Amino acid sequence: MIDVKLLQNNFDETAAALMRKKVSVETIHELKTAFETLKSAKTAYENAQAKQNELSKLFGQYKKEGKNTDDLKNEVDANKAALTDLLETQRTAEEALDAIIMRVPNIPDSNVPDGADENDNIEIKKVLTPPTFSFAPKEHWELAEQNGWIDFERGVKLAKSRFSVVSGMGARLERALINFMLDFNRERGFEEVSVPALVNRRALEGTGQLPKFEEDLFKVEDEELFLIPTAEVPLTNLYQDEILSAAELPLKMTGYTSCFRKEAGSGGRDVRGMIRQHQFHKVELVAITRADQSDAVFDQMVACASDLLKALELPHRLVTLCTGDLGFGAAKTVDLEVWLPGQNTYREISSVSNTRDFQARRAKIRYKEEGKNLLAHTLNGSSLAVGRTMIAIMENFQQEDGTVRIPQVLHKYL
RNA sequence: GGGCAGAUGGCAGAGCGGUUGAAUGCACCGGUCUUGAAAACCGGCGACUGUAACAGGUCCCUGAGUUCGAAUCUCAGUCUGCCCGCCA
Repeated sequence: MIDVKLLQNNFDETAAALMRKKVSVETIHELKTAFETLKSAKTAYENAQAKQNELSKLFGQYKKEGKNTDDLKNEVDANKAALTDLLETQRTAEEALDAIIMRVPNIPDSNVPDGADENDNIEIKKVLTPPTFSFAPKEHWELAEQNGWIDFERGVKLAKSRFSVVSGMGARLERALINFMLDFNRERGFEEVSVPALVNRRALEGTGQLPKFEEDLFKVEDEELFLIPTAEVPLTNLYQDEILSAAELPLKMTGYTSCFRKEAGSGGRDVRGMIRQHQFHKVELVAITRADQSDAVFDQMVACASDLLKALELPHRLVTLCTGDLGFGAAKTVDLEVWLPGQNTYREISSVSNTRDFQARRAKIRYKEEGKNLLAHTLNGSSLAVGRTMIAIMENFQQEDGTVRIPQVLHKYL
């Protein structure tokens, strides 16, 4: 969550930044008011508490000295009643503030371009040239079915729509990709970590999926556990509630998990094929850094994902997301979009974000530097989405007869 | 799933109604000593909030309660460990 004090100390600038992220003026004022209300409620309550503590001490002293405590007791009782009311007021104020602030997105970096949606994103650069074909390139679902790699119907039989089954060479390719990605990331200094696929509410609040996006998550019945929508959640929350030493930062991790998303609101988009599934595989990068390190680590993460695509000989481009396309917790995001000849377009295959201290404030991830406890910066990025990488390989490496060439770097994994 | 035990600072571990944010040890930081290090000795060392700085407030799993006063008593819940059962 954002630092509310910014609204108190630097209202105009903070409000303007939030409005770039489509936070309404009303919400901003509500937030400020709620914070001020809580502050004064707290002060009042704490003063009453101080008084109560004082009187209690005196009471003990009177008892010891054998003095009469009747008058004192009356005073204490009166103050106690006041205390109860004041506490109630404070709690109400606390809940009011919480309800607002937990749903307010992060403040975008000042150099993030303004924009309404993905059409206003700004291309940074293209890497590798899209291949040319002497025939009309097919879309991945055709190739997948023709080669017997993906069975869409039987995935539906087992679960429901947007689930699929991968088999044969497809399954081996999937496994090869995961291994290749993990090795590649590890060589770049990201330590491999294997984490739970189910997490509790606290973890999801820490990274920002809850409370606002509960309808996007699969929840386990009768348990306060959710299937993870990305490994970012467990990897980042690994350090929830901890105070790290400045010297051990940055912590750089990579992990492979299945990811589960309800895709509520995605309507009829990408229903065909494997672009948007309820369950998909992803290799993730997560970093926890000092405040002064996060920009450099961000660049490393973008470079890692881009170089990975390059190693796979996949043409792609890097795009800076505009304010309108930026996710809830991100201060800055660069997407990597891979070229899909069958669709004749670039499609997202990785998204690298710096959340600065937004998640750290929620998850209480801090580090100690020169005796002070400071909020860490957290970053996450895909390196890469496995299913979409398979799609990209199929479409870019397809031959006229529908067979698919396997990128050189994967040969030793197959 | 059944039974038993437990939850205190980075860790270990006292405290079981009174001024305790909490003994002690380890770890950690600074110093003395040393060519350097170790040892020894001296000093410091929880988090959050708040303040210009003090002060003040909160926190001994969570939530309710008893009391003038709770880490300490009561109740409920959560989690962890062990034993039994089941099982990859």
